[in-house]
Amino acid sequence: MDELKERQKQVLQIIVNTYVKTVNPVGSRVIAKHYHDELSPATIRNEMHGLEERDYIAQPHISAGRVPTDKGYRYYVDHLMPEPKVAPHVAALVAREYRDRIDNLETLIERTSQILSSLSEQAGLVVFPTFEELVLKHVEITSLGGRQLLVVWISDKGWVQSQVIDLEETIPAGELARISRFLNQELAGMVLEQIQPYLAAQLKQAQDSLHTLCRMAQTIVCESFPKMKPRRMAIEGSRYVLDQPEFQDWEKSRRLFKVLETKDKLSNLVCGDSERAGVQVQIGIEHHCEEIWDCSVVAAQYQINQRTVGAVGVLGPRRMQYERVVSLVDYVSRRFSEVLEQWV
Amino acid sequence: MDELKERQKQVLQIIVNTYVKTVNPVGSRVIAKHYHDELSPATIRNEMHGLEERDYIAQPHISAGRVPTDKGYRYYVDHLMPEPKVAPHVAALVAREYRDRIDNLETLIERTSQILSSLSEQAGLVVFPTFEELVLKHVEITSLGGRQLLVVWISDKGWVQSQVIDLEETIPAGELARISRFLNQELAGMVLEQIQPYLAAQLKQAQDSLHTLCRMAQTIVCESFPKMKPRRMAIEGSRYVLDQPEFQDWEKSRRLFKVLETKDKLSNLVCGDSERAGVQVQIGIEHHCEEIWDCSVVAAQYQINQRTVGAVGVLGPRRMQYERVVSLVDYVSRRFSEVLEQWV
DNA sequence: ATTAGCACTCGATGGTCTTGAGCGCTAGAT
DNA sequence: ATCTAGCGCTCAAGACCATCGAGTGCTAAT
Repeated sequence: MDELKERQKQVLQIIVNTYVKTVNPVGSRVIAKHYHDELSPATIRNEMHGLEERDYIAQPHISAGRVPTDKGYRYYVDHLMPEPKVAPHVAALVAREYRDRIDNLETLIERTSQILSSLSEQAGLVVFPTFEELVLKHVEITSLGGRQLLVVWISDKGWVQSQVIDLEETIPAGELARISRFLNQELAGMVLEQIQPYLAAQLKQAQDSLHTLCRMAQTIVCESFPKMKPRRMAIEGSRYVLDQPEFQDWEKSRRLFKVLETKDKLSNLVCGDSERAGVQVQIGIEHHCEEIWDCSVVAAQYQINQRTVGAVGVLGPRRMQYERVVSLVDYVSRRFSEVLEQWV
Repeated sequence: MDELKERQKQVLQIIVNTYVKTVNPVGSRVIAKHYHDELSPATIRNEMHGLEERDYIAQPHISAGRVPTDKGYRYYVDHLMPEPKVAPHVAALVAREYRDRIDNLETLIERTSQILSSLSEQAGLVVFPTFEELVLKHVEITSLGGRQLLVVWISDKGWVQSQVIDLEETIPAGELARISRFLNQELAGMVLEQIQPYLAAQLKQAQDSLHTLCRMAQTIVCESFPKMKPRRMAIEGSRYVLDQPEFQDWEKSRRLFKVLETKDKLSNLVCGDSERAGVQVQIGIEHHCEEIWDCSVVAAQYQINQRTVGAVGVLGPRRMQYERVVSLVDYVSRRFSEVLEQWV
């Protein structure tokens, strides 16, 4: 039932391609031209009628051409679109952006978002990694003199988080060294998010000689442990979306920018089903964010050590070149994973 | 000559106030009402004529009311505006935002930008501090095993920058300790930006026993030294500007967002004359950025230890409540300086 | 199954008219 | 010398209307 006849598929494909290019509703005559006058507009109209009945296309108004619906785009992406393959020059451009070593995670992420944005000519999105899932490699404690300590947490993939803390009392250097040794023995190799519960449990059953040591260690860890922040994200190139003709409408652009600034909503959207791997395309209202029902989101998760820690994506008008964008997001998410992994 | 008569000043003030509130060109009748029928519209029209001749106000078209020009706003800000005083509830809101300790510079800056934006209902801008002017407190070098080192640079104000580096060869722990001691002895207390030239000079004249040590130290410093990044900035709340009626025009909003995304241009604009202290108001084309000739920028620099290291500001349509915005920017820049200073 | 032909719909474009806000000017009032 | 009432002028915005053209749906013929 949901199966389309061969020619209907062709017509739908032509409509999507043409509409994406021209922004104008596509009429029967234009489609007929694709058949080099082997078919008349009237025939095409019959096919279109079928497509419209089954909700793949719609008319903005009664005497206009046809425009793909969400369902139409979905069918296009699932069945009609050519296999997304990243263009060589795009790959080259991405590679070049990643070539020179970037020294800082924030910058790396911003850069990635810019790459996505400039190559797709849409808004680029990168959700910061949750480092809670990373494995602790080393914790370094240094006295800054007085009652100040510098504590540096180093995870397996070069993710470094440092924190200066104030203590109630000074700790002798010897004690500090012991604490440091103790912490590294106990905690190295653990997944970050398990550390605090584990240490709390340890402390409970330690009523013996290690007691004071444990308390101090606990204090230091509590004060300096990297906080689980609300999921940050980097958004670049939102201006590209504003350039699209459909956003000449003031109300639409206001709604869009409202969503872009409440990043929590957006990050859920980009992260999507954490189950499914690969690129996910959410067309129009499929993403359930009403304010931007006329936008699509193409996103993919990225990994460190096979663990999914975040996602990258592109947001643009529903009328987008899905093949190009999907291939780009796919490629960038892979390269970004690699860069993160080698990033020690 | 540039002196306005008392009543002209009043009229200008009424025009600015009314226009800022209503967005509509202000006619003589509306102004006359402010005088409770003690003056007729015709009289006001005469005064307006004078103001228009001297370019303080203008007519969008011949049968419309008057609108302040750049010069008009400038006169208002310099002479007519009440002394900017931060409203108590605004101060309270700002204080509350800064109350809980923020553990990370990026977040602190983002937060500050959000404060500026939400309380001014315009776009908030914060230029990241240049930490090159900060003083080195301590440099910490730790072996991560193998040929990897973790180097942490700590400045006087708790500004920490860490970097993992790869070496050509392993360095014995003893050597490393010597290098560490050497670097801290030599460099502690220096302004960051002088460190690299100084070390290079030292290396040149060291042909003695310290030679190898020096070379290694040099390598470590070069690889790990915090790079002078292009000036980053945090922009929050650009959507507020889009909400302003003057930005219903698609072209205008496109131009604005183009500027907002090329942050280098903007950061120059916000930093302004590095000479002058206090809040700076740049009205319309005064900031020499043509794309946003109809926007004003209100900015103030912030300090760490009396050293100017960055700037905060607000960007919005020229038609803005200058008094409110100036007082806000002033207040936030001071509080932000304080927070940064206490931030160890 | 296809197509030519025709009637129909409706947005877009552009012209005309009316309305109302607001101005400038001048002559007379204070 | 200053203010004001009154009048005529200008122009933007809105309402109304006619026209045009792209595109459709339907039907009858191929």
